[in-house]
Amino acid sequence: MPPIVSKDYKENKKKLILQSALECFAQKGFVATTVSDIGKRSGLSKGSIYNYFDSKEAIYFKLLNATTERNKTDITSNFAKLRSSISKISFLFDIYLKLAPIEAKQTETIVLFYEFTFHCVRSEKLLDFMRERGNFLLNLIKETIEQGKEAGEIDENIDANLYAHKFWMIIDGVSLQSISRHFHYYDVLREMKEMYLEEIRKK
Amino acid sequence: MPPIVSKDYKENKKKLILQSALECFAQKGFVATTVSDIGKRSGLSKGSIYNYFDSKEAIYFKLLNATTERNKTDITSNFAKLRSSISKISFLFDIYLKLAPIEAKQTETIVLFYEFTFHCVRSEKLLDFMRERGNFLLNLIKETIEQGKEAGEIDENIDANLYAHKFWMIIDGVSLQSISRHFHYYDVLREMKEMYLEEIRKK
Amino acid sequence: MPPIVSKDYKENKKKLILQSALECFAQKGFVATTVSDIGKRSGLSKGSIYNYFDSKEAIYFKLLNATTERNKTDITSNFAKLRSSISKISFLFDIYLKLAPIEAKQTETIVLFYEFTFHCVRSEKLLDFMRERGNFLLNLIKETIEQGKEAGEIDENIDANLYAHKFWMIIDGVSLQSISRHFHYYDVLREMKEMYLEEIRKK
Amino acid sequence: MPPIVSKDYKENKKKLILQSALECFAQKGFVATTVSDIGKRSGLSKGSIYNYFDSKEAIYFKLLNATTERNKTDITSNFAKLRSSISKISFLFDIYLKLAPIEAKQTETIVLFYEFTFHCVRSEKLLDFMRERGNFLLNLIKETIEQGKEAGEIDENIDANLYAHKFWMIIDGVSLQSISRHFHYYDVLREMKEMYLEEIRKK
DNA sequence: TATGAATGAGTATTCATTCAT
DNA sequence: AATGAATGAATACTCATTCAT
Repeated sequence: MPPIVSKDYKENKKKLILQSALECFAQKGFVATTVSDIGKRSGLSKGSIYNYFDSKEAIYFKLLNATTERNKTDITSNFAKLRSSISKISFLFDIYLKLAPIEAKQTETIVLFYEFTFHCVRSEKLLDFMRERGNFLLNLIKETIEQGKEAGEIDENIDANLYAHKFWMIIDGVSLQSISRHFHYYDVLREMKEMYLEEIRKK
Repeated sequence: MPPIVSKDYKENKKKLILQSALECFAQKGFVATTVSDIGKRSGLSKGSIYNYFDSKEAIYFKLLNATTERNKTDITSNFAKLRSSISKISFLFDIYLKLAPIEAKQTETIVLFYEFTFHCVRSEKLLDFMRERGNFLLNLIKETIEQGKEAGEIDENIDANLYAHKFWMIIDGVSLQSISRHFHYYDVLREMKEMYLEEIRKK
Repeated sequence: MPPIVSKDYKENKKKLILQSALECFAQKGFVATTVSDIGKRSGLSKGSIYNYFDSKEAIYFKLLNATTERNKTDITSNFAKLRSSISKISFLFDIYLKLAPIEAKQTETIVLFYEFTFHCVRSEKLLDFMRERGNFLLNLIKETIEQGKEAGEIDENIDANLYAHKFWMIIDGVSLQSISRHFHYYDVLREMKEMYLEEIRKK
Repeated sequence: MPPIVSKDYKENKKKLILQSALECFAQKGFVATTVSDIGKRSGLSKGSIYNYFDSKEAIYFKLLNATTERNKTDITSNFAKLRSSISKISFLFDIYLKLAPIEAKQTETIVLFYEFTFHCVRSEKLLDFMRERGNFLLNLIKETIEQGKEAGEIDENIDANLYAHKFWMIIDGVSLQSISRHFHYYDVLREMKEMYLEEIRKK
């Protein structure tokens, strides 16, 4: 006899748990969130959570890892559609511009994301995962800049590595600012974007 | 009855505990650090810690608050000695340039600092403290820029508020980058400093 | 409505579950074995197990009880075929000689059996069952010895009760030895058998 | 400042906990006994137990290991005082004769002891401990018999190894019998002792 | 009948905090 | 002031059992 519930059913429950966990983690942080909390929010019992995930940390990891993967895929597929290097970098800026934290919820998600980063920094096991993700994103820009230089779009004097770091510095800087201060996230980031593109553009 | 030990004695013990706690927190994070850990590192017993601080969180707060206060005082007194606005802002950049995380230890301290920020974001009680601190630092630059504009040092078209945010965005961005990626903290920050000063300087 | 499946079908499933449970219990012990374990080994689902047995303990009990019953029947029917008391007792020894634990599996079964004994000792409910079983086996020998004495096969000075106890003491002793020590189970038991028979035989 | 409580105080608490644990384990078995149970019986809180022992299993192990060690020492020192091999073996029998389980309590302790044996059989970690203990006790008799043979006390045809096994088989057999059946532990064991000594004695 | 998702009681263990000495 | 033993609340995780499908 085939399984009593469909694959979809299980998949949806998993998603439900992940979504609930995301909300809990965002609101209270990973440590302060209990498995019961996640259960309550998803309308399940504590025990049921363990039918879908091995541990609280597994949920945390799946959650952030899935987001990362989704982002990677998104970016890769969109990059494929774009021709010029400048437009690719512009596109990346736009992703973060759209995230402008107008609501508390989004701030919470940003906090959650950075907390996960720190969590990884302190975990032997997760450090590699973190590094790999970091390198992927860094190389993405580095290579785009290199291509732009070859294509004559981007100034030859630009240090691809340095400007790749600068890009993420801007994103991190703006994100963090938006947490702790009343901050014109959107305006500042847009301005930073223009400045950045102006700098690298071939004169 | 006079106090059995001098005020200095207590003051020194407090400092010792704070220093030990800083090391523990930096290494393992706030949650993973036990009061016993702090005790062991400071050569005191678990119980004694409570003669000097009300709770583990009180130590955490005092620690970060003290650092903040020290910074505030430092900056204020140094600002008083400096005449030009540009040199004041340059001085602020230099503070962070000197923090270049050449050792793991400094990275840990940066992580600790941001974790504390997130901790505050989730605490009704500590949020105000966080905001006040943020505003102080923000205004510091805003006012300095305003003064520079009046003094004819800084371009009149510069939006003081925006550039104040930009300053801290740079600092946050560079700090975070230095945690998760191999990163030329010093080089990037110096470059950012020059770029920033160039932008605001009256042409 | 007639039963959907035949009685045989159910009977066979029950046997399958019991056999699987025996293997699991022997390998991991009663407590460490989960109902899922039994399910997996028997190719059934956790839930199905409960269609055949009321609880994990019921399986445990049925398992050991069935073994006991089977033994009882076996012994009784074989005793009926044997004429002399000596040959009956010899036959009993042979049963255990055949169990010589040449493989780890048999050791596991022995452990399981004693664990069950201890389990019963601690259960008000099961204690009687244990006692009854003990008495049956004890009386079996006691009566055989009495008959042997009457028939002139066995020495009249032999205390039937004492020697019944001695018989089981030998079996228990040899079995336990075989668990915890490298032990010549077969050789020792054969020697013990000969010694025992020699002692009781009429001179 | 020296520790606030004397070494004796701690030592006594440890003993208290061990004694309480022994009673709990004997009554309910290792698995069914909760750490709270041990706490309640010793008048301590659950948490305090962990000030003295690392885990429930550590208590279990310490308890049985300590008994084993005490026995080893006892036996060794007494053996040193005894001249003849026969008297040594007689002494060993007497130890177990004195343990005659006249009370339920003693039966419980026997059960506990064997449960621990089984516990060890299923634990990679504890198996060696068990084996070592087994070998010590086995060799004790083996060597004593060898010495007796050399001294002309014990029959030269006696297989030392076999009779060492036989000795422990008797002890195990009698002990186990005493658990599950109304049993003349004392009488049977005394009889077994005499028979055993008679067999090995030089004619 | 068969399934396995859902449940929730139960347990070992940790740790901030208190307090007697 | 210093100590560390005592406390007990808190929490992740397990698993026998139930029940809707």
